[in-house]
Amino acid sequence: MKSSTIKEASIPVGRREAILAAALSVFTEKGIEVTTIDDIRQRSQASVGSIYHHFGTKEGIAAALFVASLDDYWGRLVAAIDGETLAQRAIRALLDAHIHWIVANPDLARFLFSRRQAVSAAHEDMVRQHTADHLKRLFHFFKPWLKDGTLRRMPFELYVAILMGPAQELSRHWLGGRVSLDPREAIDELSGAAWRSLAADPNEAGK
Amino acid sequence: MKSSTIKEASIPVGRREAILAAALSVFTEKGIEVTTIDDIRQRSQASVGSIYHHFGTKEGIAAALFVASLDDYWGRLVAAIDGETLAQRAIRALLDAHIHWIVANPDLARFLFSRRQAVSAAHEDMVRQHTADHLKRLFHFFKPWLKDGTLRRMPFELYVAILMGPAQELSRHWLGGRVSLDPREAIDELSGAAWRSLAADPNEAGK
Amino acid sequence: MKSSTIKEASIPVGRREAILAAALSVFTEKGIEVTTIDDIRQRSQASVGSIYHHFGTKEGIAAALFVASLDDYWGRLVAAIDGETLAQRAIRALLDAHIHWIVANPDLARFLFSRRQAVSAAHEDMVRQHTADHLKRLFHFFKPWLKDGTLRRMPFELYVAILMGPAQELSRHWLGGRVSLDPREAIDELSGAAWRSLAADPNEAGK
Amino acid sequence: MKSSTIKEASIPVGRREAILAAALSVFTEKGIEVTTIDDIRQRSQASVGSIYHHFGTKEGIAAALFVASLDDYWGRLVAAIDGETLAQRAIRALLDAHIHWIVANPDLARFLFSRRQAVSAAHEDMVRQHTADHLKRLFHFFKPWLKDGTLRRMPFELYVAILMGPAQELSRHWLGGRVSLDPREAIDELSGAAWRSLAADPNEAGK
DNA sequence: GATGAATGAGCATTCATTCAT
DNA sequence: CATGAATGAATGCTCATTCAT
Repeated sequence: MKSSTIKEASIPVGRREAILAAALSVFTEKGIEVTTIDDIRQRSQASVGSIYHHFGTKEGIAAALFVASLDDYWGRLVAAIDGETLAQRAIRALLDAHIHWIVANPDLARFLFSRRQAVSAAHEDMVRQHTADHLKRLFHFFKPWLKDGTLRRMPFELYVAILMGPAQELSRHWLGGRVSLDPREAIDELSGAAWRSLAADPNEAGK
Repeated sequence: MKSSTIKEASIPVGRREAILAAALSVFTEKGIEVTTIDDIRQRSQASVGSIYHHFGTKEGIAAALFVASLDDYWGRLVAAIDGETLAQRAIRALLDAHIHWIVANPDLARFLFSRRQAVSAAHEDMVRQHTADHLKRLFHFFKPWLKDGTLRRMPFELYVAILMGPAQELSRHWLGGRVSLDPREAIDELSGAAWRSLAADPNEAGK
Repeated sequence: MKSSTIKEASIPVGRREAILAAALSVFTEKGIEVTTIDDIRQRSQASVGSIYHHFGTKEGIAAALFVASLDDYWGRLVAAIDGETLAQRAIRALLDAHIHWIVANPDLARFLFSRRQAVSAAHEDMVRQHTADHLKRLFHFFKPWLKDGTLRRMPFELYVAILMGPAQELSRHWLGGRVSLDPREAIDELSGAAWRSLAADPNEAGK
Repeated sequence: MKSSTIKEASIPVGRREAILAAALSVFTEKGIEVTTIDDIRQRSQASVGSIYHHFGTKEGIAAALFVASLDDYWGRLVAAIDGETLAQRAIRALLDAHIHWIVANPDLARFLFSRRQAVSAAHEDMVRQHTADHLKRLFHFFKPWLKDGTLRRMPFELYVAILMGPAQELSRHWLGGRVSLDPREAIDELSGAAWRSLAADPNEAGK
């Protein structure tokens, strides 16, 4: 299976990729707005000029990274539930994928979840578009369970919050080093809680 | 009743308060690390010298603001459940207080939840201490319900995530303008979901 | 007689003046758009911060200098014809003042005449306003001679060109080092030519 | 008749010409020292490498353009007086050609007259040589009228200033958009003024 | 001849912070 | 307590130029 994240990319990585990887690494270490072009330059072994040749702006780097992370993350989520026929299993697969992605890519995750503000006005629209597309794809899987009454009816925006909120909250604290519990060990509980919250009848796994 | 937020402070606001209020307002508008002392100076009508006289450092301002927000927020939460004897009602009171505080103080909320990184190393410890104290106080209320089996047993850190995660997630999106649903209208659902997730037996309200 | 140019200013010149003087001197030596803030800093003994504190922008310096030169130059011209009652003498006084100012302040002159483009959009309006005011004051002196028929009637804009053009052209070449003739020795000829060009009857000196 | 200006050049313009045309167009729009190689690249559809292959240096482009303009301009002037036998008519022809060239090629004119500094040390000599040659050719026509007393005797450098100064001044203002009077409508006046300034006896047209 | 990735010195400008008045 | 001029390190970014393909 081909690697799906930036830093894991293999073989003769071009300048562009080297810069992205370096940027991610420094962003992680120092925080994004505190990172200097010069930091990136040093770590990527590229010249300032080269960096600007490829990304145009410091923010351009962040944006490129952000979108790459976003797509990779959602790609995993969608792949995880693809094919699941039972609502309860789908929910569990989703949270499982979420947590595993975060644990596997803590740098990208920190970048993706904690610092949305890094990507400002200029690239905001692109980000929103990508996010909307991903959400739509996801929603597509759940629609049947909403129709057939397996899942409770509630505003769509609430769904996302209730489904992912706890896992998100836990991950956020874990990424920030403020929690010692390994998120992977919480998957069962998180899945159970989500299911109990969302299912019309928690005792049935859905059709 | 004492005013609970900085901006609502009354009457002859001193220089110090004026500066804090100005800082909050600019932090909100531009983001915290992008805010300059000069921005604050302009909005507060104070001189650079005066600002430094009162806060010593740019970060000193952010820290003062952060702690004030933190204490105000937790003060509300604790006040809300104080006296509640039923677990289910306590949970609801908590989420209700959480949401109402956010809606009443969106600027402070944005500041408090989205930008923890603003308060760096120097003041980190103080913040952790405050947070720990608040959590401890909160835990104190829930302990009996854990002991008597009203609530499920699970790692403490998971509790916070499952209890507050969905509300937190929704609020975050609302504060970011990415969601139109008024969080106050979601209180019922959020409380219900939390209760179903955490209760040993969701059909009993607890003793 | 009081000194009329910036660099000749005496006594305890403040930072601001020191910076202006330094700027003029470097502008002259290297050309305006090639001059670096750092050049100015070195020569003025001020810090970068101080320069920006006072002028806001590199162009702010140029603009301040430009306006100062402009006012000084026109002040001289107007002072020169003030009180002249004969048109022919007024014209001569004007050209005399023009040439002498240039020879006395070659740096300012080069700055004022050769590089108008230095002062761009932002300050353009201010410059135009000053220029218009000065021209109006000058025109005020000539009006009577236009009315009584001493001077030919022609579009106002042509007047300026014919009156000052030759002196201007000569000065420009002299300032550029492309001409060896001392402009002061050309005053007679230039005045004569201007008079012959503009007088209704060159044989009368005007009333 | 062969086209006389760069932009009017016809048919399958080569890379070189395309670059020159693009350069002129950008120089005009933004000013010469502010123009970047990249500006020229974008407008000319050529690659950086190609530009350097043809001109070696940014200044090489400006110099090529400058000399081309210079030759074209002077070619017109000389052609205009060639064959004139009366001094008065020659002067008028000269000014007429001057004004018409400017109106026909405002971009080149702006470039040629306002920004001599663009062509620095390296190419300065070449420019001076060309200019000297042109002036000499022009002087050749006037020599007889100086000898036979048709024109006043005065330093050569003054001649140029008095003859061309007013037209030059007016054109400069017109090119800068600071004057609305169409220079072509001023030809009569300018010619008259020049003649009156320079003729020994303005009432004779010369032999 | 053409291309465009790469280079790196150089620049304008910002900004937290100090300190004399 | 207040003021604002002064400081200078640090930063994002530009741009002419080179060179391998």
